[in-house]
Amino acid sequence: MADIESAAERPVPRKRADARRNEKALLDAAAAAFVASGVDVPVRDIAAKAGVGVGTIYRHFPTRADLIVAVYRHQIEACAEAGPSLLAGGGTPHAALARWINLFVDFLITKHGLAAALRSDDAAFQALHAYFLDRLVPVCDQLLDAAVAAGEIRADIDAYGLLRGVGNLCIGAGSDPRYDARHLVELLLSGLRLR
Amino acid sequence: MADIESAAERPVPRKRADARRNEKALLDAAAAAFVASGVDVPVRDIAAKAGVGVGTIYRHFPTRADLIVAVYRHQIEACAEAGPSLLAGGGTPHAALARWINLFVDFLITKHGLAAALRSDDAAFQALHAYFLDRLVPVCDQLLDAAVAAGEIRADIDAYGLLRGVGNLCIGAGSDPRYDARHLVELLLSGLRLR
DNA sequence: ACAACATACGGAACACTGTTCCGGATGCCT
DNA sequence: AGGCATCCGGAACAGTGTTCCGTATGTTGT
Repeated sequence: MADIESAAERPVPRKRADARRNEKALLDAAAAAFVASGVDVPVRDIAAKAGVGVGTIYRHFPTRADLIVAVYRHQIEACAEAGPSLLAGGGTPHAALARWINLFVDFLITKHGLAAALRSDDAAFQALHAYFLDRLVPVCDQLLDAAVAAGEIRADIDAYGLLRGVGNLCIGAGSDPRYDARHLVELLLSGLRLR
Repeated sequence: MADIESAAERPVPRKRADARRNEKALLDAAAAAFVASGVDVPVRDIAAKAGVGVGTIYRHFPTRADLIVAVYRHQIEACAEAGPSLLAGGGTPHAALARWINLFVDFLITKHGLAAALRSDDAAFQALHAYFLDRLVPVCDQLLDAAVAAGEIRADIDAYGLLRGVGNLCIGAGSDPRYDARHLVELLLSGLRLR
């Protein structure tokens, strides 16, 4: 059979086989390393685990943020897509918001150091920052709008601020048994309610 | 006149004059450097600004936390002491708590990177962590107890968690105009109220 | 004032990590 | 197989924290 992708549209002639292989090896190695040592694991460790040189990492993922995004893209997408579903499903908008935020918290607290990286002002994390915001702020905004329209919550909070706040509350969760990020997020959401 | 400190009690024969001079120079230089470049400013910069070698920093302040604590000790003490005063002054316990937390937030958001350092799990910051907690948790606890006793707030929050949460919310404040840490802290406190 | 000792200083040296760069190897197309 | 574009590996460089020890300085006793 002829090649799937019809002609006339391929200025990008598909990468070399070894390049694709290495990219996959790096993604797998990075995913494992992130779990084992957090998203701040040294570049050399990832390279070693993937069996490639450090140059290869930088070629495929110019910044650490690119690598992190590549590793977690699926989960972030899933989270973003869950927003509208929750809103459409039964329950009040505030309940949907709470459930959605909870998904976000679940995601963050299981990713060692990710919340801190999100907050970092290091230039290498700009892309990470941007991706999360681009993808999640509109979803959060939609949920907030619905809850405000339903008269359930105060109108003086924006999606950006809320997400940053929740992200911040998740920093360090998982490395301190005495710190309950989820509880604090609940408190924050509760503070949003009109009374 | 005889020496001020009476005999019989001085196992510590007072440091050398140059040592005292350097310690002060270091404190001044560090304070200035923290303001200019945050608490993560390179050790060498502080040493240069103080006109000493890096070895001298480590001799006087073995960890960065020691230096940070030394620089901010007065302000932290002032914050701790303000707790009982606020409680004794007029107003409800919840109002006192809110005002006190606000002092804490004021302190943190004006110290570039301090909130993040507080949250860091780097061993070098253990002492910082410990000092803040030792000094402020009891005060916060007292305020929380009073507010709970007055029936103003939920009882399911502990001082440690609240302080960590507030500290976390302050991370990055001051380096992002779109992020309003104070507002989020207000929301959190509002979520604490019984309704 | 001077000597002798304890203390403190300076900065070179090392360790660790991120990042760049290029000679050489490898896959791909003809 | 030949030839070229692409990609790889890892040495090399840069920035930062930390240690260490020969040297300088202050202090004390005479």
